[in-house]
Formats: sequence, C-alpha cells, structure tokens
Amino acid sequence: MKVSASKENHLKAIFHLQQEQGIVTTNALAAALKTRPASVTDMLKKLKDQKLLIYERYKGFKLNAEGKKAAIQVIRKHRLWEFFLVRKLQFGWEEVHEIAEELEHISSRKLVDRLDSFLGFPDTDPHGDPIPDGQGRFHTQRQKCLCELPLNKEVQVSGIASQTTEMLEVLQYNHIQLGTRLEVRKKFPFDDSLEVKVRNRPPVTISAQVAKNVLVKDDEPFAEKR
Amino acid sequence: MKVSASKENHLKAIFHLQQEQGIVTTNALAAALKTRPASVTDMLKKLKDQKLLIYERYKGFKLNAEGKKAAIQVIRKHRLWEFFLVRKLQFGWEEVHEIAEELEHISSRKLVDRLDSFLGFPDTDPHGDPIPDGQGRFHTQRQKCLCELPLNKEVQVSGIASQTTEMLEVLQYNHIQLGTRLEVRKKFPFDDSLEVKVRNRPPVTISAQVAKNVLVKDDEPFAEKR
DNA sequence: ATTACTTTTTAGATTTGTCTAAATTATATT
DNA sequence: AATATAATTTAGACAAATCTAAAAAGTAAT
Repeated sequence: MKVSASKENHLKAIFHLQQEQGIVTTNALAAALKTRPASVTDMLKKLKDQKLLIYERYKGFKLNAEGKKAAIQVIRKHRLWEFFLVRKLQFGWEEVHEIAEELEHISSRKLVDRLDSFLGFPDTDPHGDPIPDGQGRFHTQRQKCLCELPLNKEVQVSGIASQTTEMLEVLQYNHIQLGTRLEVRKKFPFDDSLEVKVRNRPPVTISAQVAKNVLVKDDEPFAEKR
Repeated sequence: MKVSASKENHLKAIFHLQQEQGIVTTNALAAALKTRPASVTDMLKKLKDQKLLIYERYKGFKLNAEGKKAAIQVIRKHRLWEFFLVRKLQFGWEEVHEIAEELEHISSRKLVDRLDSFLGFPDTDPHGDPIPDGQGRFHTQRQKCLCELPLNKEVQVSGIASQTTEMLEVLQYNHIQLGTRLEVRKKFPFDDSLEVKVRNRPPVTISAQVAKNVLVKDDEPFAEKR
C-alpha cells in the first residue's frame, strides 16, 4: 500500500499535533499544512481507508498504531537528513528544514538505515529534536521550553521548536542560537514576555511566542557531535 | 518556471536518446520511459511551451540549449547521488540506480554543489559514466564497449551501460564487475559473442548483448576514489 | 499514385491532490 | 431551547500526468 509524499506530510503533521492535543481537528491540520479544511477532509478519508487513522466525521481524528509508525519513519528520515546536511555538507542549521522536507520522501528503507549508520546513529537533530531509531523508538527526552524555566538558572539552548524564517530572524537578532548559554531574569505576567540574559551580552526581551519555541537543556555543556 | 519530476525524467531520456540519434522519435521516447506514445506527445507540448524543446508535430524533436542544460543538471544530480550511495553508504553499484532515480529530483542547487564538494568533485560515477561539473561540462570521455575492442589486450572494466538486474546477474555469474581486469580472446562472428579471459580465472563466453554494455578503459589501473 | 502499414496525434477518460462555495453538523450564547 | 456562530463536510471544478481507442499524417511498396 503506497503512501504518497502528500500523505506523508499529513501523517507527520497529525503526529505532531496529537502530541500536544491528543485529538486533532480539521482546521488545526489545515493551518499546519497551509492547505484548506476541505482538502484535509479529502485526505482524511484516504488515510482512513488505508487504516492509518481513527476518524469519524465531525469528531476529530488521530493516528492509530500503524499511522504513528508511518509518521515516525517520516520524522526519522527528515531529522537524519537534517543532521546529514549540517554535519556533512556544512549547511547552517537554519537552512536545512526546507531541503529535508524534500529528502524525507525518498522511499528506500535501506537508504535511511545506511544513512543513520553513516552518521553514527545520532539521537538529536540540528534543531535539538530527538531522532527515532530504526524501530521508531526515541532515546532522548524532549527539551523544556524557555517559558517553563525557573528564574536565574543558566541553561543552554539545545533546540528550536519552530523553524519559520520569521522566528529565526528574531533569534538571530537577539544573538540566540543552538548552544547559546543564557538565563531568564524576569517574567512579565502581562504578556508573558521574558527578560533573557545571554552570557557576555546585555539583556534582551523575548516574547512568549518566541520563548515557547526555544528549547533548553539544564546545565550540562552542549556536546558537539562529530 | 517549474520542472516537475516527470518533466525531468523526460528531459533526461531525450538527452540520452539524442546523443545517439540526433533526432528523437515519439515511440523511442515512450519505450525508454516505459510509457505510451500518447503520453509522450502530451508531455512534448508542455516542454515545448516551456521552451526546452524543438518540436514540430510528426517531425521528431530534440532539446534546445536550455533543455540540454536542464537535462545535464538532472544527470549531474543522478550520478553524484549514485557516487554518494556507493562510496559513502556502502551500497553495491548495482543497487543504486533506483534510489538515485528518486534523489535526482531533489531541487536544491546548493545541495547538489555541496554534495559534489563533499564527495571531492568526482568525474565518474560508479557505473563509469562521466559526471558533469556545476557548469554542465563533462571532463571525462565515454568508455569504449567490450565489443569494439582489439583482441588480447588487457583492459579494465570501468563502467556498465545498462543496469537491469537481469544484466547484472549475468555479469556477477561470470565474475565481472567494476574494476575487473580482462581481455577479449576471440570473437564469434556468427552471433558476435566473445570469449573473455578474466585474470586468474578460466575463460568465459559473453553474448554480444552483454558485451555491448560492458565499458572498459584502456590499461591504466582503476583508481580507487576516496 | 494508390494502397497498405506505421507512427504520431487527438479526443476523451481516469487518478491524485487541490480548490471554492454551499450545505451540514456541532458548539456556544442568551 | 432556540438561535447565532464556528467547524466540518459535501459537491463540483481544476490541473497534472497518465491511459485507451480512434483519427490523422507520414512512409513504403507495388
């Protein structure tokens, strides 16, 4: 049973959404994929027919075991290719997402496994997201986000949750990137913005929207992967 | 102006055919692509509209300068990925064609150039075919085939023209692969089959059909690429 | 040059994935 | 509970790439 590139994109997006929400809605998925609700409905029917999805109309939906397995394989491919692009081809971590969106649809299972081995079985991609192994298991925890951090504790940026160019622009402007050491100095309850102190720099203010997407690891130094 | 994967496949096939024939026919292209003449005609119109093709109905067709440039870029991608798969991911040279057929449609130009650099700017792919550089120039000559070789001259296999599994099966059976040193001992005019002596092995007989697809380089040792 | 054959093209259908606009179902408010 | 609003689905259309069957154009052979 074949899964097209478009279906893979839907599976992946559903997987991510249901991580947060449990059940996924048509509108949310349409927004995530930059497509229309009607198109999502069309696709849902196909995915249901292929028994990858639990879905009843007007009721929301989520992946079943098969669907999750398929989605995780796509995520695995995406993250391995990102790792390859950054570590082997010297791409910047902020420019690999788009290319990996294409590479993730190459179908050969053997290719993915060989690539994994070639890269030394990494467990974290260049944005800090965990890379599932060949059996779909994650070996790394998801990082905490800046907004749920105690004050005045120095941490290190270990991942960026969203990779829109707009987001990355803000981060670059504030000299925050993967590996940056920083601490949260103050929280403003009015808009949940944060005052953040980056080592050796004046403090800057970060909106809640941005903070939500900056993932950090407590303390231990950022290990450069070879 | 976008060129879909299918269009790229057509461009590539036309390029190869016009190397041999100068002008290409609808039936020949349909056969090469395992599609139908009617489908080819449809695609020809699109390629003509995109000004990649010189084409008048019922008259045959060929790529113009733009079309050739586009085709060569696809060939470049295909052969670089094949090289990558064999040299970096330890694939056998007989199994990479299919995967490269997918990888060749990844669009990022930067990716291709970085890959080229990462691989050390190889000029020959694992089947012995020349890899064009970033400007579309070929730096290597096409190899001669076994059937047009003088008798009793030791040469080295530097390429396999066709990669069907059936072909490769015959070669494997006769212990012929990339790098094998051999010489042609005798030609049988009746069916153009050849008696071939592989170094350190008893002589074997090779059909004309197979010989046509075994490409060799005169003498100089097979340089292992790093 | 007329007929027979081959090649190529056209006409019309199909599949996949998308869309808009309208209809339907669910939810929220009074 | 009735109604307004929001979310979702259906209906119908479209573009891309393919197909089959039939028509048209070109080629060859007497």
